[in-house]
Amino acid sequence: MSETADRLAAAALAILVNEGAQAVTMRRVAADVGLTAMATYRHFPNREALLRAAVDMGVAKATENWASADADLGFEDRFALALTEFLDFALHQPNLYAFLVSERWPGARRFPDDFITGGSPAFAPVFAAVQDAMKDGKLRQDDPLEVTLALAMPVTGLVQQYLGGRITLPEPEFRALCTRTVGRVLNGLQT
Amino acid sequence: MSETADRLAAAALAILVNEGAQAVTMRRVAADVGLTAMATYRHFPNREALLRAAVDMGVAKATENWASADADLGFEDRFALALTEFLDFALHQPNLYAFLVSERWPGARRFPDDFITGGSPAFAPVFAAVQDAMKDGKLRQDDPLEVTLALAMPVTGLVQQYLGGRITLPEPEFRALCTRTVGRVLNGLQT
DNA sequence: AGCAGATGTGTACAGCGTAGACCTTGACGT
DNA sequence: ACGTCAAGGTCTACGCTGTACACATCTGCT
Repeated sequence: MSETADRLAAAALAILVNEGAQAVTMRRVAADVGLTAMATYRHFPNREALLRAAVDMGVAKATENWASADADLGFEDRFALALTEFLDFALHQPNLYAFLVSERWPGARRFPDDFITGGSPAFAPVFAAVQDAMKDGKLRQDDPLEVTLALAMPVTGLVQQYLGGRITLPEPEFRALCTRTVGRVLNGLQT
Repeated sequence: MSETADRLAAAALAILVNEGAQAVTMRRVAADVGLTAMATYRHFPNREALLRAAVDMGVAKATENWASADADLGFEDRFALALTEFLDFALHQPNLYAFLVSERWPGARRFPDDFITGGSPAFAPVFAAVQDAMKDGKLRQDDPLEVTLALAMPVTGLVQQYLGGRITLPEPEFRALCTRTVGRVLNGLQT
C-alpha cells in the first residue's frame, strides 16, 4: 500500500464519515489529494475497492484500543464496556457504521465460522466474556456463540432503527434504552 | 393517485423487488410502462417519491393479511406466527426489506409515539400479544413497548446480518436460529 | 368552436464511473 | 552516457444517470 494510496483512502474515509458513501466520488477524492480522478485508478481498481480500503482504515482506527482493559471486571461490566464502545462507534460515525453494515462484500466476517476464530472486534470481547461467565456459572450453560448473538443482536437492531430515524430519542436516552434491553435479555440468560 | 401513477409505481416495485433499488432508473421504469422518462415526472416529483410509492405499494401488498387470525392462540404461538410472517417478508423480498429499513424518510414509523398508536404492521401484533401476555401474568410486568422491542430487535438484528451475508446458514437453519434467539429472550421475560 | 389543463415527447445538461491513449520521471543494466 | 522500462500521472471521451425546459397532443368544459 503506497503512500499515495493511503492518502486517497484517508480522503475517501473523511468524506464517507462526514457526508456518507454517496458523497464519495472518484473526482472528489482525487481532487482532495491533488490528483486527477484517473490517477486514483493507478492505486485502486475501482470505486468499490477504494471505499473498502477507506472503511478498513476507519474501522482499524476506531477499534484499535477496544477490548484492551476488560481483563478482570465482572461480566456485567465487561458487557457494559463493550456496549459503550460499540455505541460510541456506531453513533459517532453513523455513516461509516451504516456503510459497514449494509455492504455485502466477500471477506466480511461470517457467522458462525469466522466468529469462532475471533474475527470481529465488536463480537470477540463479548464472546470471550460470555464464555468466561459460563465457566463461572454466572450464565446458564448454552451455546456460547448463540448466546453472544442473543446479546449483540438486540443492540445492532436498535442501532439500525435509531440510525434509520425510527427512534426519536436523544442519544443518552437511546443509550439507556440499549442498556435496559440488554438487561432484559440477560435476565433470561443468568443462572 | 392516477392509473398511470399506479402502473409506474408497480413497475418500479417489480424492479426493486427483483434487482434492488439501484436498478430502478427513471428511464427503465418509464419504458416498462411504455412511457418516456420525463412522463414519470408528471406523476412523481422525483425518483425518491417514485421509490417511496413503490415501497408503500409493496409493503401494503405484503402485509395486507397480517395479524388476522391471532385472536386466541397462546402467546408463544402468537409470537411464532408474527416471527414467521416477518421472516417470510424479509427473506423472500430482501431487496424491498433492505431498502425499507435503510431509508430515512419523514413519515416513517417512529418509536415510541407512532408505535403506541399502532402504526407498524410488523410491530403492532407483537405489541398486542405482549400486552395480553402481561395481563395474563405470562410475562413479567414491565414497559410493554420496551418489552416488545426486546423481542423484535434481536430478529431485525439477525435479519440485518443475514441479508448482509454475514450469516452463512441455509434459510431453514437461520429461521431456527431466530426462533431459538427469541426463546432465549423470552426465558428472561416470562414469569 | 375554442380554450385550458393534464399528460405526453424531445432535447439538453451536468455529474457519475471508468476505458484508453498519452506524457513524465526516476532507476537500472550495459 | 544511453536506451529501456515501469510507476504514476494527465487528458479526452463514452455511456449512463436524474432531471430542467420547451413543445406537442389529447380531453373535457363552456
